[in-house]
Amino acid sequence: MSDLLERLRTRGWRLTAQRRVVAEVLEGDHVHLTADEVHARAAQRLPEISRATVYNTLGELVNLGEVIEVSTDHRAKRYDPNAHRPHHHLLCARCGAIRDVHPVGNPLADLPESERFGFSVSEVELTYRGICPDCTV
Amino acid sequence: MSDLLERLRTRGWRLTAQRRVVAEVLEGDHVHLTADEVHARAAQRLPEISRATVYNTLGELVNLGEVIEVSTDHRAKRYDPNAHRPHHHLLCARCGAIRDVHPVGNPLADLPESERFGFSVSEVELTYRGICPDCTV
DNA sequence: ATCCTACAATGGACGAAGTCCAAGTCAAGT
DNA sequence: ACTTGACTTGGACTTCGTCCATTGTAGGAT
Ligand SMILES: [Mn+2]
Ligand SMILES: [Mn+2]
Ligand SMILES: [Zn+2]
Ligand SMILES: [Zn+2]
Repeated sequence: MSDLLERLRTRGWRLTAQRRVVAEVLEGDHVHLTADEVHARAAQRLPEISRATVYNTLGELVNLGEVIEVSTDHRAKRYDPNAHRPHHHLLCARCGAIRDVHPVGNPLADLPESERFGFSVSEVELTYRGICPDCTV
Repeated sequence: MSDLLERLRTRGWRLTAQRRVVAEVLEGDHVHLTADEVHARAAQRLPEISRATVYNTLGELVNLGEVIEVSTDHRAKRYDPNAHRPHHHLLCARCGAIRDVHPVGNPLADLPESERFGFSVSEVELTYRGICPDCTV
């Protein structure tokens, strides 16, 4: 059993076949699948798994901090299992390809108190956009 | 007539009542409306304006660089007429409130060549998340 | 090993955001 | 005033996501 599933079980997760395959599909680096892509891959291993369950499971994983939701403004949200090492994203404006990147510096420190307007700021999301090598003519 | 409409007319835009009211609705600072909000406000002045026209007009304004699309991951995209001064956004995770912010520093310079993976990077979007004063108990 | 039940899965209806199109309308150049 | 190509319209359609009543089952209790 993967570390992930082990961790979840100790948090009271009931270990179902559906949750298992969703977790399996999300294994690896640079994985940024949409919910429907997760569903398609999960369904290869467990054909009767429903979309609702995939959405439920992804939502729980996000709440538990095991998966990050990335909104790429290509239409659907993407689900990123690389939740443990903070990083940002570089994405191709043409084909939607997405890469993890680790910029130097701390954008949170770059937001002066005078620009916080009384918000308690806790998170920062940094998205670089460009054209990937494959899309460059 | 506003500067915006003047500029658009010289670019070959046909000046219709619909486009006029959409442009009017977008006037001002810190405006970050969804397409349906734009439609609702436009319809107060011009009741028969259609959703399709609002979407068309907003899309054209974005292509012309007069309006910026902001994806807030609350569901709908927001349309931002403040396209001429570069800025980023601070948003409330609870109520969706959104503010323009001007962090110091240049995030583009913070992405080393080794982290660009052959992309030609042209744009960077920085989103701060937190809880706004109104949502703090 | 079997039972029990609270939790989880299912599928289909529903909703929100956005796109598309054929038909009708009109801005603006002549 | 005419003409015409650009613009608008409303509604059908798609995609992404949520909701819910019903059915199934993981895992603790016996
Ligand atoms: Mn990632
Ligand atoms: Mn703005
Ligand atoms: Zn690409
Ligand atoms: Zn708020």
